[in-house]
Amino acid sequence: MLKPETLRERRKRELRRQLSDTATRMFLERGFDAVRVADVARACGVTEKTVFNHFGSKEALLADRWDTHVEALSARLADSEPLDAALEVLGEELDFLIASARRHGWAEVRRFGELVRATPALVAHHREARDRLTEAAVEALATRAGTTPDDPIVRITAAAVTGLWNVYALSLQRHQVKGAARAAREVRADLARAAEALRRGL
Amino acid sequence: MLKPETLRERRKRELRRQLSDTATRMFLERGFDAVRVADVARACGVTEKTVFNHFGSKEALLADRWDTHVEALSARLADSEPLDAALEVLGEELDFLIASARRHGWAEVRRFGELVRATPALVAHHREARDRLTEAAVEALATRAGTTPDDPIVRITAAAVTGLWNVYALSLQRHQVKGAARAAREVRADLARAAEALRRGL
DNA sequence: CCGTTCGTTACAGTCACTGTAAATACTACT
DNA sequence: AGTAGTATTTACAGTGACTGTAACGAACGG
Repeated sequence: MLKPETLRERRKRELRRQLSDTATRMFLERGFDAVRVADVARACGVTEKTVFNHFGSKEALLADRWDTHVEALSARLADSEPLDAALEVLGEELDFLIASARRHGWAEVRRFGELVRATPALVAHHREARDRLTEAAVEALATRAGTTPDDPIVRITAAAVTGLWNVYALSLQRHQVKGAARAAREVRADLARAAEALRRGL
Repeated sequence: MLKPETLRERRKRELRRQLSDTATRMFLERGFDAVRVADVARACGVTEKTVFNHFGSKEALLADRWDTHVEALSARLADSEPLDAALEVLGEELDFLIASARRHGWAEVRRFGELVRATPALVAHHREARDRLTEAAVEALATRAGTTPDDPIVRITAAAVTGLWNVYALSLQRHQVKGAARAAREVRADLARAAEALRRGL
């Protein structure tokens, strides 16, 4: 009863995917600022306006993993301890990264990180996504604890937990030169250390 | 030996102040998006370009307290426990807010918060400032602990501590209807509860 | 009084993003 | 299959933040 995907919907989905993929590739090749939205549109055979019909901003064109993280963390928080939930999600992200590296090469993965870090607009977009993650965590934690999203304990817990994403990003950046496998191990160790500090208390 | 303020410097400082004050007032009156940078420039008798010579962005025109917070937190972290430092800074901010409310009225203070919350560009600017605060905390904590800013423990501590700013903002929003004095008391209580949760551990 | 330095101005331009209306492509119904 | 309705793309015309540059003028140091 919930399957009949109409042609219009498939086209829409495919175009969206094509736009995002094309844009991401172009951003990686030429840099975010050097690519105009009109360029992406032309490369996909549509007009600029169509791009903005599908994406709310130029930054949103970049294929990122935030939606996955939000969904995964919300799900895990429903039946795991907060810190465990976060470590599991970030562990999976690390696995995904290794898989990506196998397909596109570790250098490409690193270039993606450098692109984001080097582009103020993308950094800002990253921050917004992190806030979405925190809000999702607040929601999930409040539900689980039977309190409201206004509860200070819930909010500080969510902030601390999503702080692990900071640790993840920086740790990855720091250890990336050591290659995929070794970096992954070091990142896991850093995350475990940070989580333990939160668990024990400051 | 460090005082001779030249005329040029005074003019610069005064113009900067005038621009920021004028812009903030106009934003509060007409809304952020309804005020063009050229409007602010005209109101101050300068050109648009001059405004951008003084401020990096339209959002930066809004007079906010972040620089004060960054400075204060950095200073306190040098010789207090992290959580105490944060609570002290936020306590002072609350005092400042009460003083502001006495001068401009509590309603004005609330409208300021609503302006920021209702304006996506200002929310983004707020996020960036929070990150600056976190980075400053990392720096200070690393110095104090004798480690590097890469240390996962330092980073998660900084993230958790600046998470208190989240609690502060939301708590203030939640209790603002009760009036300045009562709201301040409630906010302090919420902050104390959140800090205690971090101290005890998750 | 004079050369230098520094901020403002005028101007021209780029580009993300928006609104609107007409055209086109698909869907659903008979 | 035809057709009425709906979703999406297009063409077009804008808005406004932000940038670069060169000329100008005012304050600085001597």
